[in-house]
Amino acid sequence: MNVSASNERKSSILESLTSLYINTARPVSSSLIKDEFDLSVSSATIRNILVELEELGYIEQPHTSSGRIPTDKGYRFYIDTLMKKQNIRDEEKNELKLACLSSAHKTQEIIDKTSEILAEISNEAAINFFFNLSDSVLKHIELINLSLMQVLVVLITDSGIVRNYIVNFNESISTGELKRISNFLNENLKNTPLVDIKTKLYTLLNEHNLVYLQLAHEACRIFDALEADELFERDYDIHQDGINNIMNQPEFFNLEYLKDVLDVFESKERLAEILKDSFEPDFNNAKVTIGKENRCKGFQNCSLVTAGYKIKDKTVGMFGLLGPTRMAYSRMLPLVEYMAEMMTETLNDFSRDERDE
Amino acid sequence: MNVSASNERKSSILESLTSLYINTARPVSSSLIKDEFDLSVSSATIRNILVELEELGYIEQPHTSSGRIPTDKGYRFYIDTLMKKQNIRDEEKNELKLACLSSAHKTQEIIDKTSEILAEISNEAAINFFFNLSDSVLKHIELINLSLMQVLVVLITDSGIVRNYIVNFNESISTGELKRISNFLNENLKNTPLVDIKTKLYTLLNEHNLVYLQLAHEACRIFDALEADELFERDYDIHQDGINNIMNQPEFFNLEYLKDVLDVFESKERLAEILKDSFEPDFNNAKVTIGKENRCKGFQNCSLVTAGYKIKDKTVGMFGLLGPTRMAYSRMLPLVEYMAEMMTETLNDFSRDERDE
DNA sequence: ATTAGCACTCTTACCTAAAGAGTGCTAATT
DNA sequence: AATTAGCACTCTTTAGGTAAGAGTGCTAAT
Repeated sequence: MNVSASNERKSSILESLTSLYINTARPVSSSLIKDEFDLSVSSATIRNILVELEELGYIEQPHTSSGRIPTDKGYRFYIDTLMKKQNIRDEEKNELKLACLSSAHKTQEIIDKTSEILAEISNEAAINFFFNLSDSVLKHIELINLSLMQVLVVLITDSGIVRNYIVNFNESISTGELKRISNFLNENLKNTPLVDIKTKLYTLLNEHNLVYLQLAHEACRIFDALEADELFERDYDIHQDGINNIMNQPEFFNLEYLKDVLDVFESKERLAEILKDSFEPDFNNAKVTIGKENRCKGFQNCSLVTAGYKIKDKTVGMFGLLGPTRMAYSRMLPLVEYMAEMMTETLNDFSRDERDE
Repeated sequence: MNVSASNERKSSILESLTSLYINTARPVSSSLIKDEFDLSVSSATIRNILVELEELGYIEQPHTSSGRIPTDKGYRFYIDTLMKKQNIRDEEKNELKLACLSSAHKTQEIIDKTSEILAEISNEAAINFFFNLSDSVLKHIELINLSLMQVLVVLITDSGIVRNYIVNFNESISTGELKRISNFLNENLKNTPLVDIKTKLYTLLNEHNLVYLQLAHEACRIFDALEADELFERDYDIHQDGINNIMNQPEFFNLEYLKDVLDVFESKERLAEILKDSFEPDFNNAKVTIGKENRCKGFQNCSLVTAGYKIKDKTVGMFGLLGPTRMAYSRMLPLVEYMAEMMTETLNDFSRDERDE
């Protein structure tokens, strides 16, 4: 048999072994491969091939005389080259879509709902990480007097995010004054990216006449207060669900692993860190980070499947699915991709609503 | 020796045993009690007393010829009668207080922060459950046009809660119209409990002249939409932190227990259920629910320490601390009580600000 | 190049024995 | 009558040792 044919068979056996291991969670023996896929070769032949695959670093034995499991490199090759993506069932698609639609335009809620439903359907831990806040564009700002020296600032952005900030002042502000500031801000800052607001305000300060000057000054006071209050510090929303799912996976019967993962899931900051690691500006297909490819040391036995969603072609958030490296990639990748697609659709429908206005 | 003296000694030994078990997490032997507390009696005498305590149901042996551990009944007696509450260290008090102050007037944030810091200091799992929303009083309502058929409703209550709801309409509403509705609502509904708003609106419908009639109709449309949207469905905020803390406790090395607890902690609904169970209208001191006293079957080896906080003498939320039944009650109770006290203070300061306005 | 056959390795489960902790009981002591 | 020393007994824990089972790697035959 020539080399190319031999390579083909090697691949086929690696694929079989990987999918068997994913399904059974136990090291795969040569005879199991023979039994499950009628390869018209003996187990001894398969064993010879397994030795080659092991030498190439795609598989390994937990101990001599046990079956074999894929290495990170093996999974990588399986995902990139061998695996066929499964189709998602229509009813599952509907559920995922519904999670977006039912809470469309309520950003905080959509983030919770989508990660919840994704966790349920995938049976892994799911994360939704929406990080566009500072990139998004101001649509409307509303100032509401709470008390003499307190103002509630409601920011509405083009992506439908609504945020409240309470700003405390040292001097009192009258309702009329507030009204004028708010009109001024809406007139001048509409469609300005949040990050640019301060700069634009200072430009306005230099450009306009005295009345405006005073207004802009007061407006600056508000945005200064927002910053001082560290309110732009965390400019993302993140939600996670389904750790209880991965607890049932045999790899997490080891309490140490479980503890490591739970530690990360308890902290929104660390979760955000990790998701950021797999960010890519152009994020069309799902991306997988396998085992030791993860920088985070608690995730060395886990894989993270991520897919980004966009507003007007700009990635503004990501879904993540975390499970053991032995994960049903052929199902998880399309799942996350579809979820991200739906999220993109929903968000862009909202943006379109804006423009129609 | 007479009966009363003997009872005193029994109590003293139960106390010693309980606190030893809380500290060491291992069944307590007669000789350990003798060694740790110089009782000027022999271990044999202590053993005789232990038998009596066992017959009374306060302690039990995991197996014959092991040391003894308190039963739920034993813990109950320890907490209600024997235990002396520890003083909280000043620096800890400061930390707890700071968590309230630093995010005062930002209800969602204060709930997150306080449960976080409480978990850290207690080294158990902490919960903050704020359930007053439907009881609280409308302070201000703001309507903001998002698009032709969408309105953002911002509700501000006397307890400083800010909530956003997006309401979708079938017909379009002009900005002017919206302004009028919002003025009408603020004039007529200020200081109305949220639960009574609908009734009050309908009363207004019958009372006023034609102009008002139309306005009230439109206002009703908004609140109808809010209800249809199931937005009053969950009228509480709840936040949990520190499950990783209890993972380090030896009783949770058993994965089954851990799983049961995690399952509950994953669901805000179930957490709320459980906290509700220990609600009391007049909630001054911390309350403990021990082991099987918990209705929730996953918590049969856990204790829940709760304390309520108030606005104007009405309980509006609770702190909870969850850990193994073998919990440092003498420290945890004062901790939760102090945290609740601080929360009460902070919330009432805010209410006072209102009235000054 | 493939395969049957088999010796070898490693894991797992199960058993046994020994050590250790702690009790309950009895009989002696205060 | 209460206390206690002493000791047999029970149960857990640890270690070691053996047998069964799974799966491999190698060799020699096809």
